[in-house]
Amino acid sequence: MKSPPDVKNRRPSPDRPRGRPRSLEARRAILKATHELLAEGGLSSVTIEGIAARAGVGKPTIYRTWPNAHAVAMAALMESDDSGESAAAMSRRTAEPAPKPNERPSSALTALRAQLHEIARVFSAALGRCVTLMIAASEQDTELSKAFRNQFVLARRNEGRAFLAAAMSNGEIRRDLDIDVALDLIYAPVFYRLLMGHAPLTSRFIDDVLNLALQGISTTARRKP
Amino acid sequence: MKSPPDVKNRRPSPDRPRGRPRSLEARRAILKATHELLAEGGLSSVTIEGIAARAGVGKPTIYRTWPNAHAVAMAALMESDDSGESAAAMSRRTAEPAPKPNERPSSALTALRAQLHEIARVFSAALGRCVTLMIAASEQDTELSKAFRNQFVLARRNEGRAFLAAAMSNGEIRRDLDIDVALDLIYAPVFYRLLMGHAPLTSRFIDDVLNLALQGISTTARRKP
Amino acid sequence: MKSPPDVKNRRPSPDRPRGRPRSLEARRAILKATHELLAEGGLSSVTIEGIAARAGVGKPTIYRTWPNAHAVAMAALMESDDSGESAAAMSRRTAEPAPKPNERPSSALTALRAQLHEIARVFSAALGRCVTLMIAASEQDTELSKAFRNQFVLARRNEGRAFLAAAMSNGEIRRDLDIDVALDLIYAPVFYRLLMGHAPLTSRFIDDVLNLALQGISTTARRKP
Amino acid sequence: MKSPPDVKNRRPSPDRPRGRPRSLEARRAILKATHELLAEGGLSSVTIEGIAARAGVGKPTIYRTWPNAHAVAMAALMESDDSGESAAAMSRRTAEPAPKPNERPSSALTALRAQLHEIARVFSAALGRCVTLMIAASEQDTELSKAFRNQFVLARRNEGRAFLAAAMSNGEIRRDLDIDVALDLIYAPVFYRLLMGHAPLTSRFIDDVLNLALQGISTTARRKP
DNA sequence: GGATAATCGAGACGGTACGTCGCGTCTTCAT
DNA sequence: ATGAAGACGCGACGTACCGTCTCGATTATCC
Repeated sequence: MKSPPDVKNRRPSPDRPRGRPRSLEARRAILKATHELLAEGGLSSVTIEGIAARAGVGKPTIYRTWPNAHAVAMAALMESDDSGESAAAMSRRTAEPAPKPNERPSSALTALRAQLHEIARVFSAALGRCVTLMIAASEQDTELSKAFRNQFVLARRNEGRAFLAAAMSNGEIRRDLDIDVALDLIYAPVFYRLLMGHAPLTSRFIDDVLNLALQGISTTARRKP
Repeated sequence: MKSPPDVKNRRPSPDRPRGRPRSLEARRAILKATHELLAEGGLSSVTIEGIAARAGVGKPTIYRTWPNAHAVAMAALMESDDSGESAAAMSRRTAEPAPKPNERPSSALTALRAQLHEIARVFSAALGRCVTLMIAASEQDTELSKAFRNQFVLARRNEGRAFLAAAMSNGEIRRDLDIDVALDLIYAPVFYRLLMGHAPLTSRFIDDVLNLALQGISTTARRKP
Repeated sequence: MKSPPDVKNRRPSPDRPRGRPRSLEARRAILKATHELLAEGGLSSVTIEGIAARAGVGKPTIYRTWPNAHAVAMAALMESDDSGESAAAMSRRTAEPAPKPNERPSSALTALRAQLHEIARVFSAALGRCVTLMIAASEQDTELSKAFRNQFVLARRNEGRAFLAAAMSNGEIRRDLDIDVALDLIYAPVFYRLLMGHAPLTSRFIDDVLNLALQGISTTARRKP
Repeated sequence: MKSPPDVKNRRPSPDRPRGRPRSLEARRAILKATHELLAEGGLSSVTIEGIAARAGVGKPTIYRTWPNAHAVAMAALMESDDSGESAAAMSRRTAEPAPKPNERPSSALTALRAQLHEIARVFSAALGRCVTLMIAASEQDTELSKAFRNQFVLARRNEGRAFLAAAMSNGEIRRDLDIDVALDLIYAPVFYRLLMGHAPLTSRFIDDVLNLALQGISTTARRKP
């Protein structure tokens, strides 16, 4: 900000531990350490003291940025969230034909199905369980909590909402649908199985859920004699 | 040390524990105190020391029976579970006509709807949130955890399974249905909204979910021209 | 052992208590266990629970006889006290000539010297330290405490008193002597070194102490005709 | 910041501990509380929890400095030791003529006598008993234990050694004396009576002990020219 | 012989204190 | 004037023993 306008992110010399550009480095170390702790021992092993020790950082440095260990964990998970890829990419990867309910599905419904599989994949992993748990356990009104929920749940939900809207506009699903209800109908069972653990979260199950939901909300279901 | 080898027919009564039996009174006081703490401050205010102090009990007395505060909370919630009433009773209480999808529903579907409303009511309360949270947060493999999940989730789920079976047998829902998937489709959205908090869990929502699910799984949906 | 029912410890006294008599066997097991614990871990490892567990005995059985662990330890040490042998026996065993102050000593002083060596030997052992510690640490007014002190300290002291009286009567020591002070002068240094640990308690030291006590440390004492 | 390599005479001070230094205030509060507890209830009423509560301090703050309650008690007694005054001061205060053995004593022996009386006075008090007990009960090899013994026993003993050396150099006591033995002969009876409690520790007794130690108890010692 | 009674083992009870861990705040020093 | 290091007051943890109190079973004496 003073004489050199670009001093900040200067990192051509890796041996520059001279001054104190430690801040960014510290942040990264903190999030990395937290991520490792999460992966190793789950949410309950994330403590401020543990993070500070592993990151080689003072506790106040952590508290300067986050209010508690929960928040650091959230930040670490958000930072490392690799699931931001587009639904197209997901659709491409999981290029399965997918069991069709009764008609050939549009690309919108195909993408929705792919997204569901992707969600199941991500959240079945160890860190995914942490995410779900943290959403469930967090106070619902903090800023970070909302951001977290937004990134991990609502972003996908909005993507799904777009899929449904597309499907609606091309006549694949009913026009009188309450999309929020429909979205819950589709996404909820995945998390339900994850959390309750009463039955495994298989790929088959996801297809079944979607088929069942579709037969309810699709226009084909409305056909009456 | 009498060496005479006269083996008495001393029956060791291997089933009955030796020593002073555990105090029912203490157990009750502990669970009552825990229940109060849960209701007042939520899951995080349930500490062994707090329970012991409020129940007028020593900490070791608690640890003798439960391994940690989480387990005591589970036990307290299970003990005080007043939701064991029959679906008939629930149906009677919530004697609403319920918005019908498109036909007059059988008593089975009516009971299912009543049960869903009841579940939403119970789990929306403060203690209900605790229950959900504890299910989500608990290690899945302990004995108590399984019992807890069984009592609060699977018991209702089994009741629901009976409803669906009845509805299936009288032709209201499709015979080719995977009931486990259908059950998740119906119950999951309730808990999803509870945990995620992205939208309120209204009575209207429950009806909507059920209607939507029914239109997917009911035979009327299969009618094609 | 079993056929004669009266051999055991049947007392003819009609005021014998009603119920089941206390088990001698249990008492022995308790004292044995306590003794082992004392030898293994010192005074601090003697706990009622530890004794009960090792002796295969219920805790109330211990409390029925002794008021606390300290008392059991005292009893165990008193029971196992092998130092009750006569000074004559000791004198016989440690038949050393002993460095004489300036004259040939009477048998009384020889016996005193032998007793001092014996005391040092016994109290230098692990259990001896326990004894000293317990005397020092015990409340001074209990019955058991007095008995303990009496057995381990005063009995020897009284023996020593007899030695000094004999020596006095045959003119070896001064007649105007306060024997209690003289006894303390002789016995105290042994325990002092044991407890303070500032210097080792050697056999040489004991001889030196006795010689010095006999002769005095002032130059005036050495003058001879 | 980096061009001038050592503008300041910054010493690396590798010995100085990093981080926040320990609070002198807390330390003082802890020792004060411990001292009060010792005075009120003796050694057994010194508990970490009690100290923490009375000092308004957290338990870890205590454990950060001392390993157990015993050590805190030692530190408290050492800190509050008011007996460091010189023997001259003691001699001045207790300006008694002192019963002379047979000659007018030198100032060295007078000072020794005064010191003995002072020791008896200090150790007869409640806290003095604690000190003796703790010396007796403590493991002998810890650092603190040695320091404690050094302060309370050996310091006085060294003073006494100086007295004896002075008396020896001016011909009052024998030159062939083993001073360590002589010191034990003089100091031991005081502590012996304190610990054993078989007889009171009177002022008279102290004089008697000193006289007897000086003269010896044997008849041969009384011969004068 | 049957009732009575004290003892036995076992172990749960209400407690106290232990020594540890983590919290979130603070203070100090080095950069 | 920021950041690491770490001590602080605090609160809860889970454990070890305390000394007391049931339990059912086991011996003895007395009626």
